[in-house]
Amino acid sequence: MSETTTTDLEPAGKLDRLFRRAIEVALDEQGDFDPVIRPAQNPEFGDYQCNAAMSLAKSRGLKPRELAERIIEAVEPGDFIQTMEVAGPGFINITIDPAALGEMLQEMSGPDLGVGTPGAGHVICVDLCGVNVAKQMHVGHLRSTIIGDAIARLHERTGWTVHRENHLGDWGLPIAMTMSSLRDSDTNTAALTLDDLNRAYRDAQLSGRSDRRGLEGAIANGCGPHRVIELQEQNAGADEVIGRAKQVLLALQSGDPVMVAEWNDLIQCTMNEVFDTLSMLNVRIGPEHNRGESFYSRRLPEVVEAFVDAGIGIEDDGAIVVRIEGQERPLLIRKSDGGFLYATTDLAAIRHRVVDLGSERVVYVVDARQRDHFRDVFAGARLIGWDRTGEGIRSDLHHLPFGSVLGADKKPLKTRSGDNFTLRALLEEAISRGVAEVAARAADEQAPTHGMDEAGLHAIGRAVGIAAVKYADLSSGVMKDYVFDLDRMIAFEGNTGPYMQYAHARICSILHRATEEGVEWDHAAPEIGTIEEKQLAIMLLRYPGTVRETTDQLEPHRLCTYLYELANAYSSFYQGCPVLKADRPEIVRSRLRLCELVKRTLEDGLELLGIEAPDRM
RNA sequence: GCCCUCGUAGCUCAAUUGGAUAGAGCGCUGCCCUCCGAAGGCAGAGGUUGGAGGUUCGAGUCCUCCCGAGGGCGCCA
Repeated sequence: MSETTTTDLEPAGKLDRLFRRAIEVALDEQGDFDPVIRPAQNPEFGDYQCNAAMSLAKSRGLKPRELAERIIEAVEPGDFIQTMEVAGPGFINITIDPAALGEMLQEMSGPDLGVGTPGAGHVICVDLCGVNVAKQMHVGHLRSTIIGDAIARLHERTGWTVHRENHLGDWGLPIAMTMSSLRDSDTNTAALTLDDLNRAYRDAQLSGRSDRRGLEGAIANGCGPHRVIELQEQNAGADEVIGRAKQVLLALQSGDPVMVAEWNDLIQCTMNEVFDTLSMLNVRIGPEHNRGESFYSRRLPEVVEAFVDAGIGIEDDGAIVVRIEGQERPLLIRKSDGGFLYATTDLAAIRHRVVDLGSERVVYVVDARQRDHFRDVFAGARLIGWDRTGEGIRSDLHHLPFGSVLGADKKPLKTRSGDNFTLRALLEEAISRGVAEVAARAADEQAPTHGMDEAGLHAIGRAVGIAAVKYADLSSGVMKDYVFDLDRMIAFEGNTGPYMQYAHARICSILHRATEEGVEWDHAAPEIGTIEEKQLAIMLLRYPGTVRETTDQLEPHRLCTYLYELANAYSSFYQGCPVLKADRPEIVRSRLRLCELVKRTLEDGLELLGIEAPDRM
């Protein structure tokens, strides 16, 4: 893995190569041994360490420290490694020559900051957002949208061809029920409003809800006749509503022009609102990424057929199921009434994404509760061979499960009245908080935003508010739940979006001032002298590897942690090393160059997370 | 009942995928701008990593069993 995640632009990559060869010499064995090069955890251990000697020595009956010595002797240090030293049970502590660091910084300062395009020629599909027609976006869509967008951006940055797929819930009985409800109320769908849609959806859900279990329970528990009759009536009503919805669905499926027109109106109305909300979030998702369940609906019969023909789909109780090894419950792909299920649609989608689009990686950014579902669907796809691209490459089918957004009470976030928060309401609040923070700071006469017009402050405030929400979401492990706490998210201290933006804006200030004073630093070579400069240089040089690792591992919070550490290293540097007021002009230029590299790295990293980096705030 | 995920400082989270003395932020204590927006910097207090075993040179991380929280379990999506 280290071979693909580091490059020769980084010390870790150079060391990896040097030590890989040295280990072969030291062991007098051919083989591809991972030298386990890591940044030193503690500055007193040097800059980097090689941790390979212990485990290699063990399996060969050697003494770890002796092997470590032999590895050191076999390394060709060149002018790059300054010192090597055995420590503890067999660690090799390595320090890097400062002049070499300056040269490496020069190398990584190109437009792509050394990241490169290891994904060139590879195709990935990211399933993200996943809105449902006739429903407004709520917090549940927040995570899928911003995590998915970040995953897509990371892959784009590393050269992959990326397909963003917004797998709309735009087909099936729930939509038909809403349509049926709109017909009942004689709503003109050509002039459909969001309120109409919300009401129709709610009515459909309420009137279509049956309580069979309650009825069975009532009878079993010997409840009085009144209760039983009441429940029977409710069920009969629900059956009637569902029956009519099924008629609507049938008409829609057979292409009835009126139904199709109304269905399109429904989608249009929903998506207007969705894209309006998404525009607040600064994500790259548009109508061109829509590919909903309806897209696959016509292919479902052939999906089932393919499984049956392959002998994998078997009849069971009138339904068609796929048995999965090690699972007691099979995967159901056709109901006994002939209808299809969401597993069927997902299988059709996998085939499209892998076989048709040629995706070597398919990432589903979907709620953790659907874990079992995806495990089974992936297993089904593998059984029938739809996990192989046309070129026969085995695709990495990957569910990226994420946890819930919780309220202060640690339960899923709700409004005071118990409804789901709409995403719009949430974002509007975040933006107004961001605007307030920015306006408060602009009151300071020292601030570059002092005296800025309202529109300008609002634009920055919006960026800050959205950054707070997105960074808070992306900066902790995706699998875990988190508490939505705007006060903490919007703080300018700690590992937050606004802090990262502020660090960036402050550097912009220095560069701006330098330009005003007529200082040129364009191609100045960074000279690494002080300890702070060295730490900062090493941190900067870790950027390409961090981006690649984050992309490989699908863990955006790693990039956040890195950016935070970079900002901290910059703080120490800024504290200890005067830039514009340095003693000699060469040092001024060198330090400005470091500032510029940090600024560009922060900007680039935030961009990969979908977060804007204003120059002033 | 079965399966999955999580459990780290008072609170919110990390821990480079098995490496050295488990690190940050908030809150708490004490210093530091006649200096590039004090965004901070330096020092300190705060931990039996839910518990008990096991694997090995080495475990927050891997294996087993408990405890606790959340979630999922064929004809809904």
